Amino acid sequence: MDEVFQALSDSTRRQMLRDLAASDRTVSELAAPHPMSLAAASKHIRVLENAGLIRREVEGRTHRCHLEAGPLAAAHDELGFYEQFWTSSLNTLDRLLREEAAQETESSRTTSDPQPKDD
Amino acid sequence: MDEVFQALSDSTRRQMLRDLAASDRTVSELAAPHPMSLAAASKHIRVLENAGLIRREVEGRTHRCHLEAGPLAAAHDELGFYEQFWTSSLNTLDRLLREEAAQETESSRTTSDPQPKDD
DNA sequence: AATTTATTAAACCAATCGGTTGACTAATAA
DNA sequence: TTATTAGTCAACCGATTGGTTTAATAAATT
Repeated sequence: MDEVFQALSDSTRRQMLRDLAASDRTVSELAAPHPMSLAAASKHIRVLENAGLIRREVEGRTHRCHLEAGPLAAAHDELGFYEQFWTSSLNTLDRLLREEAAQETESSRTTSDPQPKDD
Repeated sequence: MDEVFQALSDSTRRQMLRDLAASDRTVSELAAPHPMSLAAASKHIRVLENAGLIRREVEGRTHRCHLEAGPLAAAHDELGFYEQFWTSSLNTLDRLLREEAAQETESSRTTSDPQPKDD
């Protein structure tokens, strides 16, 4: 997971993923839009590959790259955990407290007492 | 966005966000579970703050940290773009081609996307 | 007033990052 | 055969990262 988010933290690499979403691309094709050496782009692609975000098929002297969505799904899912915090800002506190109460498995930490807001 | 994914790329920081999802925490409370100096944890918290993922309220000598979900929503949304690639592997190519064709007009960005679920 | 507590600041370190250049390999084209 | 093309490798560079330790600051406690 570290590697996935790390790979996503560079806009060059995110652009490459976007391009791959449109269609498979060779290394040169992926590199073309970016103002850097081919070697630098090649390293970016390697980072994406090591994170499992792309797969590579060697065809003769060209390498055809293909988007691999699994890790993206995992990352998406991990962020989905926080969905409660951006859907309905006012509802959030209420929902959280209820879920926390329902999940009364480990409450050894100093959880602040839910104080009734009389607004 | 770079900063957000960069912040998310460290498991210590992801754990801190998880903790903050349960409740607001002070710097010491956030640092406690992690086998490192308080100064190191403090730097992690700074990274999260700079990425806009947490807000800090200074109360006397303690700093109370609060989860800020906006950037998480943005990241979630960005990854959501690739949802087509992990939902129904065989259907993907077909759907992509159709959506690409439909987007050729680019007239309205309505969120209505009724997909006939034939599983 | 003196001390403890919560936190940051500063200097340092080894490792990694994102980029460069130049040499190299292997497949294709002339 | 000889270039040309596609791509990687290796060495190097400056900046950043994630950690350390030792102060420093400011608030709370005694």
